[in-house]
Amino acid sequence: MAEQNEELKRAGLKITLPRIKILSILQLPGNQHISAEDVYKILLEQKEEIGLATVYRVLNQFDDAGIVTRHHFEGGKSVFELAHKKHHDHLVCLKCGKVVEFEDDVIEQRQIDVANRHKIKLTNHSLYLYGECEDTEACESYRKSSH
Amino acid sequence: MAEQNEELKRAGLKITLPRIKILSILQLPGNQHISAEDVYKILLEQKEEIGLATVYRVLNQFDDAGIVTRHHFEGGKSVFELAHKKHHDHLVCLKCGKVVEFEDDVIEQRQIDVANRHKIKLTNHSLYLYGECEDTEACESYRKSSH
DNA sequence: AAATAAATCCAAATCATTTTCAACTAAGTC
DNA sequence: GACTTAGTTGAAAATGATTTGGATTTATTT
Repeated sequence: MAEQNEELKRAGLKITLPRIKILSILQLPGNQHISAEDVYKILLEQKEEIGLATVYRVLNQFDDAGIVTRHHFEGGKSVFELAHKKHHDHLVCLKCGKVVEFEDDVIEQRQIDVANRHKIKLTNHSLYLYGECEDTEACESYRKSSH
Repeated sequence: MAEQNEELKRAGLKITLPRIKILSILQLPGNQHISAEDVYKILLEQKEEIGLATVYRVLNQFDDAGIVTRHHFEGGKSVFELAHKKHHDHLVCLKCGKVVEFEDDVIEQRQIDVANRHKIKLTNHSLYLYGECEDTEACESYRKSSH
């Protein structure tokens, strides 16, 4: 229960209800890759009195503090994800919204090589693969469950 | 001169002044990776009477027609680029805004493998590397020239 | 518990982009 | 070359995501 408080403290942020609530939501297994809007909806369902502006503010602070990572998937809105220990990239199904994480050391290394070749010090990178599930059933059921 | 007209005709678009002008701007060597706003600014400098909405509309039509490709670089706004013959990815300097194009067959192949492994049919993908020029001088001078 | 610095709320502001709609124009047809 | 019509434009308003301002509340420090 107090694990959220630890994390907030480490980030130098005051321990407030909105932040604890939002962090808890991010930590739920189904909520990887969640938008600010969706976090807000969940809070409303939980009958929390909180403004959308606060959700955005807190998510930005979490991003600055390294607690979450912000992604710009296709489709306009940003998606937030708890900062993982290990870097990974994303595969997104455009039909059902499923997000698969993957890592590929070869790709990582080639990226570094490319940057070096162009004398640019890499600060970060984004790799998103977009496609459509071939397994239509799984795709459908995923869509129904999480979205 | 009539090359733009050909391109528009091929896309099934009427040949209008705004479209010809915008296409010409996109074809200038310095204007790879240009935002709608910047296209608009150039048009204003050329004393063209054109609305920003038209610029956006035309760029979208060009995107639909495959004449340009839309990119979502970090920083909010979309950037448009003449559709090239060959697929490539981008390396962006966050200090000066320089954009370097590169292609890497190994990365391409690994992406396909990842998608296959997850039974997802790839429709498209985006790979952006962000960093900072190590060559500060070049970086500065680039910033001054194009931005 | 008081003092202070930070965080929240809500509304208004902003930013990129899209839409609406009346006025205009390119492009085929007579 | 005028006629028709569907496609196009410009200006303003609408949109959607996100940010900001300012008055109020709250967590931490003393």
